[in-house]
Amino acid sequence: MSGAPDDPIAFVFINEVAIIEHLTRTAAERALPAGLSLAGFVVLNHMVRMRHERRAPAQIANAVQVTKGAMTGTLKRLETEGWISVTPDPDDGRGKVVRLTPEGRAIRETALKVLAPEFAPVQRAVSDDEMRLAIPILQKVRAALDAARD
Amino acid sequence: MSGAPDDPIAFVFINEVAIIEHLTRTAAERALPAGLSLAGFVVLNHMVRMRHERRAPAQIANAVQVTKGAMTGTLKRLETEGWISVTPDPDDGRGKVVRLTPEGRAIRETALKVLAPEFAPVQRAVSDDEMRLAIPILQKVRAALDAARD
DNA sequence: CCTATATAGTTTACGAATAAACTATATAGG
DNA sequence: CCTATATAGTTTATTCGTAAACTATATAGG
Repeated sequence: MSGAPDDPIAFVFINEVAIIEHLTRTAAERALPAGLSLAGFVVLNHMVRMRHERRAPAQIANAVQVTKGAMTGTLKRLETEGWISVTPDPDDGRGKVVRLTPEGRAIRETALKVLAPEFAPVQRAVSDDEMRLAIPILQKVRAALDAARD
Repeated sequence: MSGAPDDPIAFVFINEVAIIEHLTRTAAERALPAGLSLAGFVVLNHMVRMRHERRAPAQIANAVQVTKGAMTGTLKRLETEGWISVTPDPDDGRGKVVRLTPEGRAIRETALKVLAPEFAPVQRAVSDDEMRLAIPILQKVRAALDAARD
């Protein structure tokens, strides 16, 4: 997977995206605090950034684009570490309510700090202008793929 | 994971990349012929594009950036389907030699055909000029991350 | 009201990835 | 030549993802 000259340009584009994703994911996973996976961090980060005091597992799964089954496992591990609480939804017998614990909020802060240096090479490699050039293109591609998903 | 205004620009960039990778990977996996995973396709495609008549598992693992252990499993499944042959290396008692079968070459062609429509939304979403603008930026990011990997 | 259907969450089976331990063979240096 | 080290490939344990079947609860329509 890397750059035969006869490849369609969209393929080259996707290929670069896949490689960058792979490199950043493995770098992030290596940097994160013990017990916190990238999957777990994404959940904690989602709760904080969206300022959700409490949120149902299905809503979180939908927001971070994983299946309900994957979310069951991720939440179980976060709960084991004491970073979230999961309680029955008093208003819906089927539902559950996910809440961050203070420890969860703290580990998310720690994670942000250790993640920042991992992204530093990206910031050094390209200027903010280049970033601002690339991001809208990436967003258009993402939107198109999302729409094509039916 | 999507766009709080206070995120550092590099984070927004990486986030878009991760989402695009996720969407394209799941779309590709759904489209591929039965029995052929994306991991398997990447191996077949690598052999054809690099015009490798035969190649050692370790070399393939290195080229497509997975561990030797992962490659063991992927090659086993490709061999089961009859798409590659794996024989001992006559020149190195430790080594093995991977070769594409005619069926392997054929299924790779089929895979290319079914994959093309999956990339069509990307080509419709952004112009070739935009692609040519974005790709060098992506390549710079990839190179920087690669270098930072030590 | 009761039944159809939809939704929430869990479980199971599977594929793919990693890291680390292991076996076996090559190779380079004293 | 022999030993120490490096390399090739496999295996094991763990994690994370999917899809699909399953249980339980809500809800909408006749």
